[in-house]
Amino acid sequence: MPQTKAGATDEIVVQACPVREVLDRVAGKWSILIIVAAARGPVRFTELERSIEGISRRMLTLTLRNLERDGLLTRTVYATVPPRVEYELTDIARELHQSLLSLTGWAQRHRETISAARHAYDAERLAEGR
Amino acid sequence: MPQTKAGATDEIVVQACPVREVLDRVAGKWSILIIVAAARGPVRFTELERSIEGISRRMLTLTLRNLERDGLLTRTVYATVPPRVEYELTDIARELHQSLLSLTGWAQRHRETISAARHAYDAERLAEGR
DNA sequence: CCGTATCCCAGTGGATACTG
DNA sequence: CAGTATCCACTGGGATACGG
Repeated sequence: MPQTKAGATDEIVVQACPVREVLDRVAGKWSILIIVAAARGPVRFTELERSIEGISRRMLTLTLRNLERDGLLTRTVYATVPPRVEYELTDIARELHQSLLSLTGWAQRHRETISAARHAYDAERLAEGR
Repeated sequence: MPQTKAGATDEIVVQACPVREVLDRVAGKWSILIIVAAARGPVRFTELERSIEGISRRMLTLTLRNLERDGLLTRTVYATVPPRVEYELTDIARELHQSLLSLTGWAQRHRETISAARHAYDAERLAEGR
């Protein structure tokens, strides 16, 4: 088991700050992408693998398990041959997805501004020889 | 953004990209905490250091620089003795902070549910000897 | 007061090969 | 099809010490 993460952050920091709690749930490189990809309806493993560009088999599995563990995703196995597994968002995950929309809106509105700020900042440091 | 063959699966990825962008900006252990802490008004370095429990001097500096670089934070140095530096959210950071509220709301509403789901999941694996 | 500079380790995630 | 198992590289971030 390469990645068990039930560390001190779960209890100490999270209690003090609900913000931390969201972030822990949604952090990691792939969680949100999976939530978005599954927002339309039930998805199969391979579907996710294909639609989320760049994700490895390992990380897909790992992230799915964590989301399932947190009750954001349900996993349904159909005893067919070949096997078929479907993942579906739970109600609270759908709620989360709605909240996410506000964030993506922000990102889209300001992506240019942020990119510009970044370049300006870098250019300035460069000019100073830093 | 180059339009590739726009299949149904590609759309998912495309829509998810802005999400990635937000996440990259806001990822890391401390970014959001700083944004929240600075939401009330200008804050000094030491103020942040004290109010954000557990943050190291190094990470505070690092995170502040990144936020500044992305244009989410302004840094104002007052040439006094002893030196005084104030950090303040930019307008787009305040917008981000508003969007964050929707997320923290979600976290607070469902923290119990999620915690329960997590324990249930763990208990089940344990019972199966996994 | 406000940082920078090093050192270092745990954790994250990629690549690849194997299985029910 | 839907995963596990294994190995490995990279980096986020803590501890600590020093400088303007």
